[in-house]
Amino acid sequence: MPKEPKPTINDVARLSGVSKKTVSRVINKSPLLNEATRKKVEAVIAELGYVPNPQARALALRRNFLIGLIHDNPNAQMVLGVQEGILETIRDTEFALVVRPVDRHSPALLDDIRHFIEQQRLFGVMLLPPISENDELADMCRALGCTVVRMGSAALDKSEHLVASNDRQAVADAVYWLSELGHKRIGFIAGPEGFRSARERELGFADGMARAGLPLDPAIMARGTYRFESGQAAGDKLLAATPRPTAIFSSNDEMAAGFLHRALGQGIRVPQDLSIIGFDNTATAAHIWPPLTTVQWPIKAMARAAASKLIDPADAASQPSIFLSDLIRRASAATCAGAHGTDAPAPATQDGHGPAETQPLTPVTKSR
Amino acid sequence: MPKEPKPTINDVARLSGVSKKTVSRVINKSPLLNEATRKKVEAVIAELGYVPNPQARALALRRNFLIGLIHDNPNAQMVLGVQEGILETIRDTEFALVVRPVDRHSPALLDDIRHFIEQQRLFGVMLLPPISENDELADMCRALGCTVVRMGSAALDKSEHLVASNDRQAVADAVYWLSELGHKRIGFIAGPEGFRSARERELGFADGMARAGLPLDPAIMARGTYRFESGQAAGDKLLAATPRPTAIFSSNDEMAAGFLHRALGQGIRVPQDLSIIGFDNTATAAHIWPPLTTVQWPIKAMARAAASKLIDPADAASQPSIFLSDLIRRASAATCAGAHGTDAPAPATQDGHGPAETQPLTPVTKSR
DNA sequence: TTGTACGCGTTATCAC
DNA sequence: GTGATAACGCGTACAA
Repeated sequence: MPKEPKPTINDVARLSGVSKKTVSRVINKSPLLNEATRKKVEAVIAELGYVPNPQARALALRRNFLIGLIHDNPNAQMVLGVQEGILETIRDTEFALVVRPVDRHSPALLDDIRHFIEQQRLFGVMLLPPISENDELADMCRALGCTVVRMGSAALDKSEHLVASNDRQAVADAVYWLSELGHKRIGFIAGPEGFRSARERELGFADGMARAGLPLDPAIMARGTYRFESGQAAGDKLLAATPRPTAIFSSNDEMAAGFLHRALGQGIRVPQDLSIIGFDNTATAAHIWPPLTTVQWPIKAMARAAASKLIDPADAASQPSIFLSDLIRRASAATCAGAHGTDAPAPATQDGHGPAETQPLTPVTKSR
Repeated sequence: MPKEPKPTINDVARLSGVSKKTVSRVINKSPLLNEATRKKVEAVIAELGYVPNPQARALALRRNFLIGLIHDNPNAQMVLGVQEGILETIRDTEFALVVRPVDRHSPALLDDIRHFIEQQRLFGVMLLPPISENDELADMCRALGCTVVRMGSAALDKSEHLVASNDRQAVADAVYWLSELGHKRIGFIAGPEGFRSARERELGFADGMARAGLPLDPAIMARGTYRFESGQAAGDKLLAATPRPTAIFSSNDEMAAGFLHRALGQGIRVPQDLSIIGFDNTATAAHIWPPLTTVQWPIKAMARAAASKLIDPADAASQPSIFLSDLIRRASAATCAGAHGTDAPAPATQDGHGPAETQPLTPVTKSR
């Protein structure tokens, strides 16, 4: 176990015949420095493989370089996408990403997070939905002296501290697209109450229906929990309605999958008899049968922007804070059979894994 | 932005009328301490909300409290499960978890990771498959002076530095179970060459077939990439074989899903005409139609054990290092139609989301 | 049982 | 431009 101590700034100073401070200036790229001495010092640094000790830096600067990712998110892909996005931004900086999965139902939630931030002396934290919707939490983090950036489905905060998707518009556009496909009876599966994302998607559904001149019928609307089973329950209700809906918008993919199970179990053909659209573009969406048309957040881009806002607050306001989602069109949604349109329904044998599937199609959403 | 400086050990010492060192003893739970002074100091600590600065501690102790999770893993759920497991173990310690997704195909992989470890002065790292199979990488980490624990599908390392599932046995048992269901023609989809997990699962398949007295037929075996599309390709090959296999073991769920698409596309009924078993128990497995019988790693337990080995090397050898997987039985595998068994195939309308599904059944694997 | 002096690796101050 | 010297917050010798 090679345990030879790592070279310090003193070693570099001694070997290059300058003072510690000069080495420090080289490291921090001070502008007022003789080019010759800089070169000399840099040579010694390279030779020794010297790397500044971040703990000592943090101590002297009274400032840390850890950013925390706090989440309680059921969507593993999203969390991982965020981690990758953040990493891309901080890759060549001295920042590191420390993660903290939490349980939003724990009564000790706030205390846990407070302890986490205080103990690690975090520079900043990034909050993922749904806990990003918790204003009390965000305030507490700020009171602890760390910058906060929240990721969400709507304008939860000032733009310097926010990165959000416009779920409302994305859903409205998707629903309107269904109407363009000839669907007139469009059902809806809402997410759980208390989730901002669920509420935005509901509003978007109403917007889209209104734009299409279609009425909202409570008989073909249900509230779920974002879980698979609740999608099945919604299937029990909505598929029994008369007349049956010809299309369904589900507030997430998991419920859409549950709903689809029920539909297939009743011998309903998708998309010939019924179109389904989900939300999230989870791995499941691409792998179920038929492949699910769904709305996708530009997660990595959002995470990159969020990380920028975190590590460079001065630049935060200039970074975009609202992102538009793409509709990933797969086989689960097609022209309404009863409509007068000329498009044939997507063939049931289409796997939806051609080139049109692996790269998102033209977004339904538009800049405004 | 409340920016009042946090209380330091000096503040505590002053207010409680003792020296720094005494406070330090309280923090570190030194046994030789007057109970009265301890109580007094603890009161002041609580009152001030004092939290020791980990950076200063790290500096003084010449030892850090960051553990790194390095991974390049396509299975988001597994990565997140590991993160949660690690967190459960380090929750009440001063350790923090810093994550580093990497690209195993990058030529700079080793340099990237070296830089990461040196820059953050990591205490230890945890390697996830498939990069945990890279001996050169593990050696480099150790040369950098940080302890390494690897997670994998087989005995990659000494037990102090390893947490592994016994994929070979799990697959063998699952395949043997298929034979007990009456299947005699069992196909196999292998994972990509160069993956240790893929190799172990292949060996397990061969073991299981041998135990069942069944021959290996290359006509119903295919090699995939662990990706969905390769499962479809395997479907094209294996479903064209004569006679057609009555059961398939796929080395992961994603390929199983691709295979299933092809089977359903050809009008083959699952499980009546064909049984399918996957590996990983991803979210997809539970959500596709029919729900997929699959092998599941006890990921959280493994991650907890791995974290223990990391932060307490003295205790490492006593922790278990080989974990047994569970077979999650769902609707996709059933009695072979042509067999003489009395069990009826699972009804096609079963959603597989009853109680028997949400909690794993009795494991097929046994302690040895 | 408790306190003093010093070191850990770095940056900031303020001379030169 | 560059270099002594003092922080930063905490732990360890060693003395009391």
